[in-house]
Amino acid sequence: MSGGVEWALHCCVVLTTSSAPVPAAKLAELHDVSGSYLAKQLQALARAGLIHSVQGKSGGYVLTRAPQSITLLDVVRAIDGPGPTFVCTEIRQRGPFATPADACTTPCPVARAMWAAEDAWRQALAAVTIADLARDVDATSGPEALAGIQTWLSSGAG
Amino acid sequence: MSGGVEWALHCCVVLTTSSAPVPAAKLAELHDVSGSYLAKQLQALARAGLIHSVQGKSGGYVLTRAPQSITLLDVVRAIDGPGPTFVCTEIRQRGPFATPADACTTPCPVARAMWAAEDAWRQALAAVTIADLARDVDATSGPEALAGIQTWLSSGAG
DNA sequence: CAGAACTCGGACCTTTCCTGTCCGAGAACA
DNA sequence: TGTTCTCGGACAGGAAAGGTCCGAGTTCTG
Repeated sequence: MSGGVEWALHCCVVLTTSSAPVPAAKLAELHDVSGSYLAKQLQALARAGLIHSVQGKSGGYVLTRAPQSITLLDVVRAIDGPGPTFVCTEIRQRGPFATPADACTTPCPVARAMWAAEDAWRQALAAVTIADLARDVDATSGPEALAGIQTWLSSGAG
Repeated sequence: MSGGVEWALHCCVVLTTSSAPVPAAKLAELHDVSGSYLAKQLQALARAGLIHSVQGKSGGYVLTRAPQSITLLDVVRAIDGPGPTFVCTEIRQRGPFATPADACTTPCPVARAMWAAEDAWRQALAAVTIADLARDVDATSGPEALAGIQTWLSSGAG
């Protein structure tokens, strides 16, 4: 899994606190990461329709939907792509004992098992929303953590 | 996920049919894949203790345990490594609003959610064994498929 | 209304990991 | 004892992730 998923998730949690556009540079400074590279992840989120970009002098990124309607699966799919993690190359159709293509109406049993596990993973990701994460952060680090970030974002400091 | 997992799983299913050592070259010919590269995957399985290597003229690889006691999780961990797919870099401890290390007694909420999903994935993988896969292959492609491979392996053809 | 400053967006390089290959060490068989 | 076959780790090539840069476009300001 690409490490950009972690950055994207944290950014989504931070964007929860602001209704005004937040520039990518500010998100990078807040997390102390490369701004140029974080921009790439944010662009992926924008292409997926999870955040909306506002250009111009006081532009930035805003969440397009309510935090409780954005799941972790949405973010992971936006960054790592929608394709399955396990890809079946149809090994059974190769070699001296190849299964004829006519008999391959159902997926390969190996792929079926791997995809079933992936479905369990996706289902767990789809059950958690960005709002849940923000609530957990409040419970773990205290409400003053996100509140402080909120004022820092709106005050224009940096 | 590395593509070698697919090869390793198919090899484990094939090894189910033979109690005698099977050379890597024969497994490669059976699946029509690069023998040199398949050897690397088999070495990983051997290091993990899932298969046992027999050197010498009539050597090869044999399953060390009964097929019903080898889970898909064992194979995936052997090939892709035991580490978690999602790695937490502790972003919360960086930047101007860094959470002090003293307050980080519990894992980051983001990592907690991602790891919970991974646990669901691992649990699904641990619930399926190589024996289950072999049974599914029999049900899908017919019992003659694995039986034919078995005789081909023992006959020394190729 | 014109200029300037700030923003995103995509094109470009570097590094790491996966894919693929090779030859040597060691054991069993003749 | 010699040969043949096997595994095992060391050695290149290529794709993808990680990281950086500058230009197009928009907004604010004078």
